[in-house]
Amino acid sequence: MLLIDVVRVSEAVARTSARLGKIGHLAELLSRVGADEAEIAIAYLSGELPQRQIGVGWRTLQDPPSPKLVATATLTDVDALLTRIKAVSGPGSQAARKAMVEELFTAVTSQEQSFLLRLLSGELRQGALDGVMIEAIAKASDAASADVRRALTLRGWLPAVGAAALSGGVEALRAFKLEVGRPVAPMLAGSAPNVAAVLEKIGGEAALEWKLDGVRVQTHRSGDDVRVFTRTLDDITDQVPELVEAVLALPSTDLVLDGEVIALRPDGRPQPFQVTASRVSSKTGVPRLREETPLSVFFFDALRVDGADLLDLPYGERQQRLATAVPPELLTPRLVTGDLPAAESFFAEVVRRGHEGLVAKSLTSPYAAGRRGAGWIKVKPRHTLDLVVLAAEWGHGRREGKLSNLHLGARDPDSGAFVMLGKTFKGLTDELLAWQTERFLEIADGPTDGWTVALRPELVVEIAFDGVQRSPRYPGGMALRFARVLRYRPDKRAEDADTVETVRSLML
DNA sequence: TTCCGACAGTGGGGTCGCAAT
DNA sequence: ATTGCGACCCCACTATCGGAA
Repeated sequence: MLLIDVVRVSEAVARTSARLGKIGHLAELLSRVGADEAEIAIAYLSGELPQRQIGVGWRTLQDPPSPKLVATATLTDVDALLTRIKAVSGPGSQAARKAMVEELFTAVTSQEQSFLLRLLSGELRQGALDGVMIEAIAKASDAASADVRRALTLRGWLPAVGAAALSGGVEALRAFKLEVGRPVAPMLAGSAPNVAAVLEKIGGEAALEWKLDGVRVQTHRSGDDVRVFTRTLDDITDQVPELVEAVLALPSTDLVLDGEVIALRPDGRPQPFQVTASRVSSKTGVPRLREETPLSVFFFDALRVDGADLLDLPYGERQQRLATAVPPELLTPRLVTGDLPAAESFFAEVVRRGHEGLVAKSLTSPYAAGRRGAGWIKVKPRHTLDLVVLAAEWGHGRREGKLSNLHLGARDPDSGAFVMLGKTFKGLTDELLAWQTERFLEIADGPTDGWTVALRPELVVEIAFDGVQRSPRYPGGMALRFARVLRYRPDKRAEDADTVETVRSLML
């Protein structure tokens, strides 16, 4: 199949706003792609590469060369070249990769260049990713989307699932099994604003688990072989020897467990997330690092114990199996209750201990990937500050022509100046975007670099955030984590905004 | 007819590894 | 030694579609 065929379908999908229309376009193409190119087509049309990452980003993609006039490149051609690009390493590799990217772009038309540019930079923006592609695969292979979804949970990679469905139908989908050593797509949690809303969503009794601010780990053991995977299914086994040893010490030799690793201080309180993340992502000097910053692991789910697959069991039963396989000190602390006061005091307790919050889980839900909000719901405490808007950046895509990303500052009472603490674009409605664009242009102050518009520091905005972290980037040495806009405060002047001292007191 | 779950899009800060400077 | 880039860890929120109620 030619690349241009895929490009044309992608453009049709982008032009179609109705989801069923997008699915129709995608399914039509899937029904005519050859078995040898199905994985490539599915990957491209859900915005990813079969090679996953190839070491090419926005910088390497600047200044594309002159295009061809006639489209002749096949999917196989493009895929082979991307595989070669990924394989490059060592000195001179950046130049070599850039040259090969030019080779690729020289071999395609401008229409194809535009598609590849967006695909390689991870911004396809055609309004269809995995969720829509799942439906398209189901339609093209005459299977139920639930079967596709379940196969994706077990296999972890949609193009492989789709290719199997297109050639083997429902039977091929049902043949996917949990395989020890190959990661499954992790189950994710939705969120709720408070404990009462969480209990209401779950409806009745729920298991409340501590939400630890660490790194998600899926751990597989087969005999003496242990593999550890992250949320995006990357293998980090070599970076977490403590976890490997802990799992090897368990009596069961056939396990798949879900949990969290976190660096704790000697007193048991959690280290800042930055410390855990740094430890987990460091590949060199691990023996020394584990002396300085040991990792603890807490498991909260069991997908397989002693040869039995547990994904379809209700959460409550999986918990019982987990408790037989893992000693209590490796289990995530939890409370099962339907009582609001009890749940709220449990929440207060976990926050007092310095942890992130709670995850509430339905006792009856099976383990299912990618369905945020169904069986698992998280809740965290919320902080707010009144900050001053110092500047704003022009938005992209559907925010084109709107001032979107806000630069936020706190007041320094000594100098009267404002200290930048980070940016946010979250929480804005279309109405608010339109309003603030107009308002910002009225108070624009001084030159802009074409991207950022500096503002007179007059507008006060109420910002919610999860915490204050140390920052090497901002002048105050601190930044807000997960800042989002709640509302503007027209009743407040810049002199009424919160101060850097207030922010600093929250960093502990 | 209204409500709500699922999805895609729009980006945030921090850190590491590697290559280039 | 420092800087730039790519990748990935954590993530919140809104708009929209379309099926459920």
